Amino acid sequence: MSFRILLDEIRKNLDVILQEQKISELVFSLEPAKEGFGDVSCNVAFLAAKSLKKRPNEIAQLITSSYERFLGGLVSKVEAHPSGYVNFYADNGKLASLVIKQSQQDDYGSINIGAGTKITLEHTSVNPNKALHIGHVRNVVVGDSMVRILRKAGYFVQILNYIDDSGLQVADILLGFTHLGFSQEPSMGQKFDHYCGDEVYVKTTEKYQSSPELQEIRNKILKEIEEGNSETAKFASKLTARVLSEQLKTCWRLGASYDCLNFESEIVRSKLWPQIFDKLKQMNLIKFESDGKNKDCWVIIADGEEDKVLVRSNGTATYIAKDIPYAAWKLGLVDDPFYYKEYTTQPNNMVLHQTTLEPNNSPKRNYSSDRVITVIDSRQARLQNIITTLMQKFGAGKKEYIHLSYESVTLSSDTANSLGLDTGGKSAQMSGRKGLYVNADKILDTLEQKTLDETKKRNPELSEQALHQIAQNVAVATLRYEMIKQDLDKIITFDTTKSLSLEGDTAPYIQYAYARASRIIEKSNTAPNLDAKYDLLNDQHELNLVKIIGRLDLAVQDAANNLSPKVIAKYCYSLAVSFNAFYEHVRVLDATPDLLNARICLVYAFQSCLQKALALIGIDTPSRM
RNA sequence: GGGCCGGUAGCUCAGCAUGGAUAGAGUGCUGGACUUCUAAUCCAGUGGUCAAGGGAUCGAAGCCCUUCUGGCCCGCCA
Repeated sequence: MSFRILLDEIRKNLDVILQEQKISELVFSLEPAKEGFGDVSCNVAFLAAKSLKKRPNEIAQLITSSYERFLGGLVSKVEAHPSGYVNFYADNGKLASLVIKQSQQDDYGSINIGAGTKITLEHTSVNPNKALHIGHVRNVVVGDSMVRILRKAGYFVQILNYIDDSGLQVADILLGFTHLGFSQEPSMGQKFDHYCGDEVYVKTTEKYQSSPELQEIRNKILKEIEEGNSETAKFASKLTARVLSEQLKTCWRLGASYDCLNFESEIVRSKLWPQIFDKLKQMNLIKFESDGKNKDCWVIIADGEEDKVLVRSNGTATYIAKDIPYAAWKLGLVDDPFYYKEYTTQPNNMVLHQTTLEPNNSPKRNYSSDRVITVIDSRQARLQNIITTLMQKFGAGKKEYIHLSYESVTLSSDTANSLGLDTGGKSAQMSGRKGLYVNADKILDTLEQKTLDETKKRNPELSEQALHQIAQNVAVATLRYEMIKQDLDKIITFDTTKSLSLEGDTAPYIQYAYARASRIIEKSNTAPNLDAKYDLLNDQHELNLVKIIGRLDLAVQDAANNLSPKVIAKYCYSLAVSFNAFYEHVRVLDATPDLLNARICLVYAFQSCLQKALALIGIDTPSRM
C-alpha cells in the first residue's frame, strides 16, 4: 500500500505542474526507480519534449525546480537526471514508518481493483482415470495461485473442477477391468489413481495394438456410459469416483481447493445441449451443410478457422457439444439444471460442493459469472478459441470467456531416459497412454525426503513430527515455485534432479529468509514498539528492504491484471534477496536499544509481508527449517 | 499448407503490455567469507553482435515487416 501513497503524492503534484505548463494531457509513467536512480522515476520529460520543442533534460530541470515547493511530504528531493528522467527521493524515515506500520495490517497488500466482481475460475480438470502427473501440477498451481491473487485484488472468485467422467479415457480403464481381468484392488499400499494410470490404463491401451477389436468394445462402453442407467454406467461412476477422491488428495496436498465439482456425465444428461443447440440455430451461429466434405453435419462457423463439426451426419454430437453447454453454464447463459450437495469438507475447512441431477432440498447455489477463466494447456488453444468466439456472440458481448493458457511440461532427456525412453538428447512430451510421465505424489515424496534430511541436519533437536511438518511444507513449496516462477508461455522441461534443487532461485531460499527472520525475533526477546525511531534506519540494505516491502500491492495489481502468477513469485524472491543482504550486512541483535527496536520492527514488517506474498502462491512460512 | 507460441550470458530464465538511464537474476566456472542473528546464505570475478535483416522513431531487446530456427495445434477421436 505504502509505495502507492508515495506514487499518488507525486502524481498529484506533477499534475498541477503539468497543468501550469499546459501539457496536462500527457500520459506519463511513474514507477519505482531502478537502483541508483532515487526511489521513483518519471518519464514525463521525454513525452513533453516534442510538443515543447526542448530537450528532455531541460524539461526535467524545469519540472524539478517547480516541484521544489511540494517537498516536505514523503518526497525529500527531486533531481533532473542528464538522461531526461525526473527522479524523486523519498524521505526515508517517513516512508519506513508508513511501510512498517501498514505491513502489520491483515489486509496489507490488498488492492480493490476487482471491487467484488464475480469470477468463475476452472482449473485442474484431470480425467478421472489416472493419477496427477507433473503437467497437471502446473495447471493446479497456476489455477490455485491465480485464485488467491484475484481474491487479494478484490474479486469474488469461485473455483470449479471439471470431471470428465464420461470420456474415452474412462472407457479405456473400464475395459481393462471388465475385459482384461485387472483386479479392482491395487496391490498393498498403492493409491488407486496410481494403479489405474500406471497399470490398467497403460496396459489396456497397449493391448489395442495387438487386439484392435477391443476398440469396438471400448466405443460400445463409451456409448453406454454417456447414456447412463446401465450397469456399465454405474460401474464407471463408481470407478471415477474412486479415482477422483484419490486425485483430490494430491490436489489438497499441493494446497489447492475448490468450490464445486462438475461432472461431464451430468452435463450430458442434463438436457442442456438440446436447449443450446436450438439457440445456436436461432442465432445463426451454426449451420447445416448440405454439401461438401461436411455434408449433412451441423458445423460451427468460426472466423478464420476451419469449420468445426458439431453434430455428425449420423445425428450424434461431437465432444464440443459437451464443452459448449459447460461454457454457457459457467457464463450463466442457460437455466441452471443442477441441484447441489456437499461432496466433502476440505483440509482448509472449506466445503466442497458438487452438482447433481437428483432433486434435493439443499439450497440452490450459483457458480456462474460474467467473467469465466478456464486454465487449460495451450495445446487446446484452437478449441478454446472457437468456444471463446462462440460465447462472445452467444453472450451478446457482455460476457467474458478467458482461456488462461499455459505451455506444457516436458521431460528432460535424462528424466525420459530414466523412464526407459531414449530421446537422443532431446526433451520428450509426456504421455499418459505410454506411461511416460512423472507422477506428482512420487515427486512430492522424493522432495519431502530430501528436505527432511536437510532439515534434520540443521535442527537435530526438533521432534520427528515437527521435522515432517517442515519437510512437507518445503517440498510442496519447492514444487509449486518451480511450476510458477516462469512465464506461462514457456515450456517447463522437468528434470528430476535439476528441478528439485533447494538453492538459488527456489522456494526454500525464500522460506529460509523467513526462518532467519524468525530466529532474530525469537532471540531478541523484545516486543516491537511500532512508534520507533525510523530515521535510524539509514543503511542502504535497510532502505532497500523497506522499499520492496512497500511494493506488495503493486505486485498484486500487476499479477491480477495480467493473470500472471509469476509476478508474485518474482516479488517474493526479490523480497528474500533483499532480506538476505540485510541479514548478512546489518546486525540486529547487537544494536543499541532504539536502533534495535527500529530494526526489529523492520524484521517484523518483512515477515508479515513475505508471509502474505507467499500465501498468494500457496506457500507456507515455517519459522525453522 | 494454415494457425498459435518460443528464440536475451555455457545452461535455465527476468526485462517486452506502457520504447528512454549502465540489458538483469539463478545456475555453471574461479576466488573469498562460518568461535557471529541458521552458510538452504553472502561477497567478488567470469560470461551478451538481446536469432538475422530491414523499417518507422531524436532514441529499439521491446513497436511494424521479412527471413531463419525450435515446439505445439489443425478428425464426422475425446
